[in-house]
Amino acid sequence: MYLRYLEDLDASGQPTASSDELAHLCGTTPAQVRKDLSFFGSFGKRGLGYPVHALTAHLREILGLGREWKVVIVGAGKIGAALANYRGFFQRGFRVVGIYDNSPDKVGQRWGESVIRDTATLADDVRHEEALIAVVAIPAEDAQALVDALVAAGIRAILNFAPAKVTVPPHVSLKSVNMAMELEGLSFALTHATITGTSA
Amino acid sequence: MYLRYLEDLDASGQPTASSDELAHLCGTTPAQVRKDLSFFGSFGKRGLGYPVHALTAHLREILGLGREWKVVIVGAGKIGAALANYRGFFQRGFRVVGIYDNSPDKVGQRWGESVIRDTATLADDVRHEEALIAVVAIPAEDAQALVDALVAAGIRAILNFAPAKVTVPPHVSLKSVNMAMELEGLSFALTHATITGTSA
DNA sequence: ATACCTTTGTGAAGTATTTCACAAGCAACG
DNA sequence: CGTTGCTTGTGAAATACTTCACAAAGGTAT
Repeated sequence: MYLRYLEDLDASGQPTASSDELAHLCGTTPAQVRKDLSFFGSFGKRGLGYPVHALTAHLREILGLGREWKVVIVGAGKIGAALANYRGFFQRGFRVVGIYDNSPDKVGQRWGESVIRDTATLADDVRHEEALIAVVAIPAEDAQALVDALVAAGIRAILNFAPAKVTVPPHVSLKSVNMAMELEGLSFALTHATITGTSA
Repeated sequence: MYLRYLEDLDASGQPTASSDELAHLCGTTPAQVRKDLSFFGSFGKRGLGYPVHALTAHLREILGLGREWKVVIVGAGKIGAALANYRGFFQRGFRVVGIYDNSPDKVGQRWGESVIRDTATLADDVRHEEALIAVVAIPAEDAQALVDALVAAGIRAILNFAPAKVTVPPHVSLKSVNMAMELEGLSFALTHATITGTSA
């Protein structure tokens, strides 16, 4: 989150930013900002604030964005399409090396510069390309089996959009995004609204 | 989360579930399950566990899913399409009452049983329909202006997919999903991987 | 009815996270 | 070069969250 706003500040040419300024941008407190950043090192200058450009570089390094990550997208539905199209990934060092689907209608279709490949070839491709990150956007009922195959093929991190329970062994990182659950959170907030709004 | 797994148990006909069982399903601890549920009431029976069907109903009520929520989707791109198609919303009481876009190419197109409408009519429609929830899936640069318009029209909760900083007044709930940020989290986990995997 | 097994609900204890508050450091200015 | 005005970095205090552990029930078997 800090990186996002620091990039904006950097682009606008601002040389330094105080913890107070960052806190306002990110919707947190100055003390929180300082504690968070100090965990990774001592980046600021007393009396001045944090050097925007240098801190941006530091955070990118900390997040592991200094290298290119190969990503496979599994599922050539609407969500897969949205992700394949999204230029933000490429800008941040995530290179989509393959888009997969198991529907014969979709396999062979051209999407931009990629061609949708058959899920049957997924495991071999992952091994060959040494892709480490996979995005899963397929129907819930197929999710666990596919994830197991990905893990067996050497995938080390999975971003899952299937509305299903998925488990992975401890050496694999998993993040799930569930649209229905997000809306339910909003429903809860609306139902129990006093003046308790979630700003920012 | 509990609701998701309880629904599965209910569908499978299981009459009761212990905190231990729920904890295993949800990837948490039995004590956590009991503390969480006891916050809202005393739903279990000692020696037996929690009555699956009744607890499901309770949680649905607590989350505010006992009623129908009218939802507008703004942005008829890939993400908008994915959401408009997603049957899970409807099943959980979220009814999409309109899909909007400001591109003349898209306005008038038929998507399932809906027709894409012009964003110009959005505010009036929201007021007339009394829609309270909006899903925003438009380019980052237009997001804040659109959100302001939604808030002015009476929207009370926003699910934002635009990769942009968006702020809302305190009486409006906001949840943002940022795909790039999710991937960056995985990058961090991979970069600092000891044996620290995130299961479940 | 009693003994025994199971499982909840919940204070108390234990951790973790956030906020406070201030010494120490840097820049600017006279 | 000393003084002033800011702002970081960080122990300590305050707050929040999680886990422990056990009394109080509910069920079952005899």
